[in-house]
Amino acid sequence: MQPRANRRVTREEVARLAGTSVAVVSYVVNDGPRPVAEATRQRVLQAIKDTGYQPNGIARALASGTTRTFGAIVPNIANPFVAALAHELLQESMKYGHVMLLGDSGDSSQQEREVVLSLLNRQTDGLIYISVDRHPYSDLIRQHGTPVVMLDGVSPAAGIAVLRVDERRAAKDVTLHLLSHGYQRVGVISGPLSMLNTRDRLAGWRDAMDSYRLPVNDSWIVPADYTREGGYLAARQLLAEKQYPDALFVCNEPMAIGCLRALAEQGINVPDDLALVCFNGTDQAAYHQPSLTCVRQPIASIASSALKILREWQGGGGLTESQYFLQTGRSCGCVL
Amino acid sequence: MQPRANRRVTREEVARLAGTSVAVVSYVVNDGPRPVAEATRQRVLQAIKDTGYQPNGIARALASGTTRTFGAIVPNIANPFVAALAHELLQESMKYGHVMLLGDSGDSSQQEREVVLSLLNRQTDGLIYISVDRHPYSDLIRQHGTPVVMLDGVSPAAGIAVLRVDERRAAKDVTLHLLSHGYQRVGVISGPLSMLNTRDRLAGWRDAMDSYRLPVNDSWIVPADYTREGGYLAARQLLAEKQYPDALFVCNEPMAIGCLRALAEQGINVPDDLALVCFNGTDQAAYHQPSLTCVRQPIASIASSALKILREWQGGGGLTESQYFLQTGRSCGCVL
DNA sequence: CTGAAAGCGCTAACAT
DNA sequence: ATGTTAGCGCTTTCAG
Repeated sequence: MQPRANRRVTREEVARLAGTSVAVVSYVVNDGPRPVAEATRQRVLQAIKDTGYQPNGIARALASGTTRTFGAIVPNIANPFVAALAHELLQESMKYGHVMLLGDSGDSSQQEREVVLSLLNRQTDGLIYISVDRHPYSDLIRQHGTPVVMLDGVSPAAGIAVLRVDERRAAKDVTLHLLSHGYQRVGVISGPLSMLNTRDRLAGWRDAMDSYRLPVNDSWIVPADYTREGGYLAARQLLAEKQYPDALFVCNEPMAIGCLRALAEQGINVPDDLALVCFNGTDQAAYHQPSLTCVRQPIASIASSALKILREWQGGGGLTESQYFLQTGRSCGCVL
Repeated sequence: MQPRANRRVTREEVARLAGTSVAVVSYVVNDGPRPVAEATRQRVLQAIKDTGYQPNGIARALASGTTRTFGAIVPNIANPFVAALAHELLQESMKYGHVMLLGDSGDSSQQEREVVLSLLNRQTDGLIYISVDRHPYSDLIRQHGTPVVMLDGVSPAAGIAVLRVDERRAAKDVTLHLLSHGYQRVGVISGPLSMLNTRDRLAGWRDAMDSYRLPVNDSWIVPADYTREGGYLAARQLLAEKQYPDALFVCNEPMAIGCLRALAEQGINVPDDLALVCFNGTDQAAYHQPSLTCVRQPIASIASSALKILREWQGGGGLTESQYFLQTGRSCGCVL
């Protein structure tokens, strides 16, 4: 099959024009592994310019065994937190001359499988992997031998590195912040109960309630699906209770935003009538009415750590914890 | 260089185990181009299962001339409109077994150049290209011969396909909507004046004002940088005028969001004190207070059209216009 | 229906 | 310092 209509210029043509061999052209292009006389180098560079030669990365990848390409598998790039992280990953990859294949699972575990297989056979130099649920396809990846960093709550295993924040502690901290304002009936809008990170975040909320010796009311835990719409519906459901909470811990930002809308529609003032904090906020948090108090992950440093692990891959499977921080807005009752 | 520690299984091993030749293995794996006897096929399939063979996509790409990979070059994946579009592009690519290299220019034209070169030498089967400004590197792409669809306001050229909405008309329509509510002093928060789409959107706003025979006040055009922060600052600047507009056309959604924040801080009610519409809204538009009236682009159909153009590439350079639609929220004064 | 073999464009070891 | 050449793993033509 002809990939393209117009003939591509190859190394051979450059070599002929420069009156040298293809090896020397390689040495010039790659600045190694052997030295080249300055005069020759100049002739080669000129020939490259004249012919408009551009190296074929695929051929180089086949011969060298490295594609200079990473892969990222994410649940859905349209999620602002994921998009912000992807942005950092892309910026960071480029610093080392790598590009990134982005695999979007469309929030479906089945589709995630296809994405994983697809990226594996593209021979990426490494994978960043955020699974949609707690059944990641890590075995497929390990079997293939591609280095991988999971940014998930899963436990590390042989051949799988994990980089994450301690979500349980983070959830506890942000709930404690709420409690420090004097709220006592703190409900939760959580993600799907089947997901690992939902469990961690719920556990953190419980830890906080326990440390204040406050009772937890199970009807105040409303599971939703991590979307704005889900948060909206969950909030409406909660408001239908005869006695609803005076504060909420919402397990991600999109749901908090949906929640805010439901509350506004019912004329419930945040934070006066109902305070609210959320997990995994983004830059958007400061731009809502009221601004959202949230747990934030240091996405830039996560991105650079993750890629560093891939670059220096030792076949390893360590666990790296990254820091988180609280960003206060007005939604929790703080006066700014 | 050794790409990986553990030995990979190749076609040859499969062939040996199945007692046949590598060509037949190929025929089985690719389901062509030559037929294979059923008995042989079964033996090969079994051998593949036994060895855990996974084809090497790079070698296949080199031999076949097609990488089954597209590339997308975007200004910044963290922009919600871009992220939503990328999501659709990724979903659509996958339908045809393609993956996508994502190039993020980081809103920098210089970095965009590197990204373009990087994706070009990876031999993608085609590129989707949104340039950060009006100086796209289309020449580099055309010279390389890679099919490309630009989702921009640029004019089509030989070897470059363009897919876009008529931004001028869209801007006019949404401004007319504002005017239909009776506002007369409509200001603009625009993008950088150097950008092509800024000009189109401004022209549309002028068209609308003209058709109502309303005067336009140049101090009501505040250029910003298409970010939330930029919109925030622009709004504050506008409010400092002695007599400011009674309505605003904001040239993208992030700026409208920044604007909303500035107005809320000043206690200015939207839409009662100042109405507002924006360009390129996303699903988020409905979740702000008040919900945003905006021009929306049909991202799913844009994604599928763009990829269709790449798949059926004829070396062509056509212009395809895609429809837009207005989504009404409360920010313009509509009562919902 | 199946096998042998010539590439795809490049890297890098081995010669010189 | 430079040239020669054997692969990298696969596709596909050309012969059986």
